[in-house]
Amino acid sequence: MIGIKHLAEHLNVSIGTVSRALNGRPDVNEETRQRVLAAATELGYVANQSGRSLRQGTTNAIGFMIDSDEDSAGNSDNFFRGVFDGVQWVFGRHNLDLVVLPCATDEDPYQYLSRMVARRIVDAMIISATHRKDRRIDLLNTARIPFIALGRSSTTGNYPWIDLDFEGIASRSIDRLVTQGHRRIAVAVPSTDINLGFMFLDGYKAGLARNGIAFDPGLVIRAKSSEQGGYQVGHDLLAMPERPTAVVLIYELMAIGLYRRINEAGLTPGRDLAIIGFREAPQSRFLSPTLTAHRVSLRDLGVALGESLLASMPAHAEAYPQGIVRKIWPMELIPGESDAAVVK
Amino acid sequence: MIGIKHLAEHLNVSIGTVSRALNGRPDVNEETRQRVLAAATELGYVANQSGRSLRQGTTNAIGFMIDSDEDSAGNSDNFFRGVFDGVQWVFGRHNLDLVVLPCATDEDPYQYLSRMVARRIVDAMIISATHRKDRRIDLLNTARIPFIALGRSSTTGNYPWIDLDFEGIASRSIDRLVTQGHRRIAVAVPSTDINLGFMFLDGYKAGLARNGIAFDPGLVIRAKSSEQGGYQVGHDLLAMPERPTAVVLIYELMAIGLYRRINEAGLTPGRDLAIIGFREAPQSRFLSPTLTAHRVSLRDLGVALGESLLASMPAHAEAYPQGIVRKIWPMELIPGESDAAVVK
DNA sequence: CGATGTACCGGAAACGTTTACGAGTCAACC
DNA sequence: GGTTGACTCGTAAACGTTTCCGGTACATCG
Repeated sequence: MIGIKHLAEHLNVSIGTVSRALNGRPDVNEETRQRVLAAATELGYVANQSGRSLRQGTTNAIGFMIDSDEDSAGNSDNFFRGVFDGVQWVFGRHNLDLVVLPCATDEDPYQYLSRMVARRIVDAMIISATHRKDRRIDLLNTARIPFIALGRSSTTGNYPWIDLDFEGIASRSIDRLVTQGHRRIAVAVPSTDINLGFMFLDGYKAGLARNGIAFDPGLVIRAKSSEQGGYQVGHDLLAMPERPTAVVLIYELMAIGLYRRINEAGLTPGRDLAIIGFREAPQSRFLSPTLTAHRVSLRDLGVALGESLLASMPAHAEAYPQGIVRKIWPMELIPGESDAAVVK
Repeated sequence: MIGIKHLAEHLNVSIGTVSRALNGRPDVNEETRQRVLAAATELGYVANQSGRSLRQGTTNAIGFMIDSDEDSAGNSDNFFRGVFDGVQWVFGRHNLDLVVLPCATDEDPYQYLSRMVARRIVDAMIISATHRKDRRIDLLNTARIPFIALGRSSTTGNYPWIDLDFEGIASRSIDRLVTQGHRRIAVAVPSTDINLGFMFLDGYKAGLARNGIAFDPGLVIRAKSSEQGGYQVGHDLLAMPERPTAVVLIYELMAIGLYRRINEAGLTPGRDLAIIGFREAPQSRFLSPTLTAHRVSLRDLGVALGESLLASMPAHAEAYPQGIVRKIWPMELIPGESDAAVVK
């Protein structure tokens, strides 16, 4: 492997000069800089990351921790795929690399993160699937690792986050359903302490209150954020003495299982039960009925995440003078056929 | 941040001794080793990865490159999530960390990989979504980076790979459909040069030949591996002069779009058209009709990938004396309702 | 008692890079 | 012509770790 030393003796200059030339330092003759650059590409020189990291205490890599938690919003891979894309677009122009750190199912997320942080393998972190109380935030704060959370938590402390508008979506879904004539509306939320469940439930309650409907705890269905969970939701709905006419789902893929269960009961989703999903996924408009859900540009979300993270990194903050970002990301309702029903 | 130096002066021993104690070298007194270990955990010492990497030329990290290619087998849903889990299980007991490297949509996979390799950020690589001709294999071979491919390619060269049994599944699907009375069977494959498409098509042809059915190029439908692509498949099927009675899909989520299109035509999937999907995904048994598809333990696949990779790494090969692995991973057919139809 | 061996440990070099410092050259200026 | 400053560049230290080499202490053996 070719290092800076080979480059230096190949050009008959010192390694210091080579380094300065490559790093765009001003105190190097423009002509020699060109010679160095030419030789570097010719010989295929790429700086050894370990040496550089050791010297300047920075790795030029940024970690994105993803959970194996079934209840995290974008459990499906292509949620994060879109977000990564936006993040990488930002990082690309700062010579930063994105490395994704998936926490294994059999490992505690906190333990995993502290291992990764201690190894100093990344300069900063993006964490997702935040919990109601998330010790990872304290960990990163005390370790003084710049980070941003995709998702809020109730942990007090000054930390940057961007979160989808779970609250707003739940409450506006209620508005919409009430307009369509529904009064008895159920909601499906996770049973774990993942924070988005609380946000969604809060929004649900706010929506009910705004429309003068009393909150009924019996209409809150705890289920896994999966197709299986959706099936379970259908089961619970059908078993209710006074069946709700509508349900709001916290995770779009639940609709598949829910549709199935409703169909099995001889009923038709969208007609006998109005359904609003959370995020518009690729399959939303190919289900029957098509799913009413909310659109979000994952790439834009990723861009915002990346830029907001850089804003809190000393080395890049000057380019992004936006301070500590705390932002609720808006989503746009895309009407489908699943909630077109008006009760009797 | 606490380094080995602090540890040494805190214990009044040399840094060499501390290092030897921590790394389990034999030439250190057992009592001092215990003292060192105790102090290390007490002070929360974790070796700086950059320093270690620089010295011994190894990063203890292994990269898993994933494409943003829509046609790669498990593009959406949690295909990779399961595989990661198995890989991490193997790596965990060798103090290796898995880092996932997602190639952005706007970057060429080859360029991306060479950047990652040159930065020496990982010791070995797992690549996926192999193409018919995949230059990445040559790149890794000449760079002498240990690697394994999840997926084959036609590139000659001695390299380890594990691939799902695309060929076998396609051909056995034909067997099954023929047994059910079908003779006119279509197939959906990607239009890109991703290798699994070729394998699947080969299997399709082999299955037809084995059952004495002439291959009709008009029954090969090129479509994106997505719900949208599945809808397109349905469209193409319905437009055919002599409509096939069955179709084999290379990607399970296509079923959702296909179902929709068939329903729109007033027909019923599973009755008017037999459908066999590729992999059994979480939603397979919640679709209506449930999807006949093939089961694979993603975790086991990940374990095999991890172990086979270690087998080709000099530092770990002795523990996994299995040589260069080339393995077609078997999958088991799980009958659903989507192919129960027997023609008129 | 000298020689040999063993167990343990300290010293120092090395990995590849960045960067502070100083030194050299040369033109401009008083 | 000496002084000053700007422009380049070489030298060397430093980052944190591993590991080779040698050295001490002590026991064993002939």
